[in-house]
Amino acid sequence: MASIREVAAEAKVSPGTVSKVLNERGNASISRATQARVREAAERIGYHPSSIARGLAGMRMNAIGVVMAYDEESLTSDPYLGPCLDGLLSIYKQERQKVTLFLEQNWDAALQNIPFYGDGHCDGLALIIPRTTHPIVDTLRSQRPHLPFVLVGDSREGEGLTCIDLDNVSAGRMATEHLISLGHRRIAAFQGNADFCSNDQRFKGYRDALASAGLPYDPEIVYPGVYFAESGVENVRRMQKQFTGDNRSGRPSAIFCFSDSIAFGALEALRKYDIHMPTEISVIGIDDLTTTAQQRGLTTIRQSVRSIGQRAAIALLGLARGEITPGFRDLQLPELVLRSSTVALQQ
Amino acid sequence: MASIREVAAEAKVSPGTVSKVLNERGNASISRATQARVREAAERIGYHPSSIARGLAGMRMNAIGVVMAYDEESLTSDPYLGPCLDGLLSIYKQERQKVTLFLEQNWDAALQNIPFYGDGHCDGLALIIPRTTHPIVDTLRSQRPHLPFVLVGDSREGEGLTCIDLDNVSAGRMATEHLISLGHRRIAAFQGNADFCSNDQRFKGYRDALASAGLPYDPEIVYPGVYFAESGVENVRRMQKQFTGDNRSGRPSAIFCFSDSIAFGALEALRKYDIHMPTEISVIGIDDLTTTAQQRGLTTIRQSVRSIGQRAAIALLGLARGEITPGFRDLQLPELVLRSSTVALQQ
DNA sequence: CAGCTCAGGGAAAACGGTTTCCCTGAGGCG
DNA sequence: CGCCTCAGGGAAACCGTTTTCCCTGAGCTG
Repeated sequence: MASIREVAAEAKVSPGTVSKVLNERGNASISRATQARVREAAERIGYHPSSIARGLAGMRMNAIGVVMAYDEESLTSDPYLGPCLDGLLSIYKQERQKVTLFLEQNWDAALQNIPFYGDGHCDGLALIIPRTTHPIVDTLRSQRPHLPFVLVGDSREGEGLTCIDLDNVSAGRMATEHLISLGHRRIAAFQGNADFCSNDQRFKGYRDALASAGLPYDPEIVYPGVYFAESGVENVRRMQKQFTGDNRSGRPSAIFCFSDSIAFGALEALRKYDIHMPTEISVIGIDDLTTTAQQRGLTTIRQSVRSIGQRAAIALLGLARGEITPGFRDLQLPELVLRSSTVALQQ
Repeated sequence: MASIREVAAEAKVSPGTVSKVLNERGNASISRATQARVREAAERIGYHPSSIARGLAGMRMNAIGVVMAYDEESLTSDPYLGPCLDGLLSIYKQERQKVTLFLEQNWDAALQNIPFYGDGHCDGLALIIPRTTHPIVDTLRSQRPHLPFVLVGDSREGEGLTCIDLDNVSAGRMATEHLISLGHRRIAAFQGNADFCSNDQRFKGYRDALASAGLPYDPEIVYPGVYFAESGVENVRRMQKQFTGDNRSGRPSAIFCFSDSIAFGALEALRKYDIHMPTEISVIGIDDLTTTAQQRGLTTIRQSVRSIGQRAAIALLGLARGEITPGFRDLQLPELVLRSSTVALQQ
């Protein structure tokens, strides 16, 4: 590859001068004529600077890393990762930043690999990390030299943590309030993974909404689970078993599923048990996995994952350039998408 | 970050010696005792070599680039990219290689960016490139220094081209032969994008199978299209219009759709036109998008995209290490997946 | 004991940039 | 005319590795 010295020779200047011109640094003290000569020489030779030499010399690498800890086939199967990456990439492409993907099985593996992420390849890290507590954050913060990072899809509380996420508390509250506004008073909660940050927050929103409306909180109709359809199926079964015979009348008239996947599972199970939706029971989800949700008429709270990815990209860029400071938070406002799975309570 | 000099100081040897020990190079001429001292010092300091300094010094970067030219949201919407990336990543993770993603709008944009890919960041490139002809391949081959690359999902002919793909000719032949074996003699072809390499090859398989069976080739029932469901819908409409009234009897008894997506569209349209599938018309696809195909009972030719990704990863690694030579081809054997959308021709 | 061999490890160049500091010469001013 | 200033650009150190080449000293041989 053509080196800067060849350009220098071609333009009859020193390598240092070439560098200054091409980086527009100290261009005040390089004559217009020389600048033109250098640029033309670079063009003629077909010169492109080596990103690694540049990195070694202390410059930015113009590259960021994206760390994900999911299963192996998660890009295929997970509904979050694809849109999120699409969002990140759309920004970085236009900023001419390189994006390096680190896909780990779990966060402990990621923890082990921090030195690998921080070996100079990247200027910063976007962590797609849904877990509430994981030491990776602390390790990253104590890293020298400090590697800037943002948390995507995670809005945990913490000093100086840069988070980009859906406003999950509001989302939980919005879903619950919607059901309340339809007259529902007993609203089941089908939770997602207990160790996910979003789960805590959506639950908080649920309780807040109940409290604001003066409705009692009943732990009997809060069902732990995971963010998968199977969990929705399973919890309908549990609920059905719980409210049978004499207890029949205590059955909730609405279910707040903490994700669309859970809701899809719930819808499927309700059909199996011949519980008519929405007349007997209303169902709301969170996410808006549009194609399927539309098809099944699921009322849901929309989050735009792609947009979260984009905002995260921008935040990390700002962080790496020192334009924003750690601790910046950007929480996306949720949005209610009305379809046919929620109706007013039948008296 | 701790540098090699600090390790050297700690172990009371020279930096060169540290390098030799840690890379196990010329370890014949370093005493066991010294080796142990160096390793221990490195451990104590928490030393991790800078990948970029290493790269500058002429070593491999242990990083490869993946270039894709699709739409912006392709990771979300395209059924090929996700599994393919999952496959690539699964291999590179265990080889401790970094993966840098380049997502371009189209191949011309990619062409512009070749110097960017080749700026030293990556040791090689995996091109997920379905187009038959594109100058990017030539440009890459004339690049100095040469950047090794493999073509994924593309098995065009060409001197010294390393290709990993489904054996599309066989797949086309297999689909067609399956229909022929069921007694079908007029088999429509719903093609994918005309400029995709796979389209040409699947079509060749179709014609080969017809010829081998002594069946006439009728261009009237070959329908150009694109690899989307809409195209299947559209072509059923065209076929329906074409074979109406007197021509009714000339209507094909089977459709070979060049992808599952096309087939899904076709199934939908057939239902709309009240053409009963499979009794009136059989349908076969290619891909095996398992969940949906299973749900709709689509008979199809399976390709394991994830496995293609994995093999591509391995090939590129071999190429970058000089263990295999350009020109290596690895074509996956297709596999017939029988479901309910194809039945024997009703006499 | 002189000379040779070889194990063990150090010195320094090289990779390709960036950046700091300094030098040179021209123009302006007293 | 002499001195000062400043624009313009060059020299060289530096970033953190790898790698080649060479040096040293110990052990062996004749």
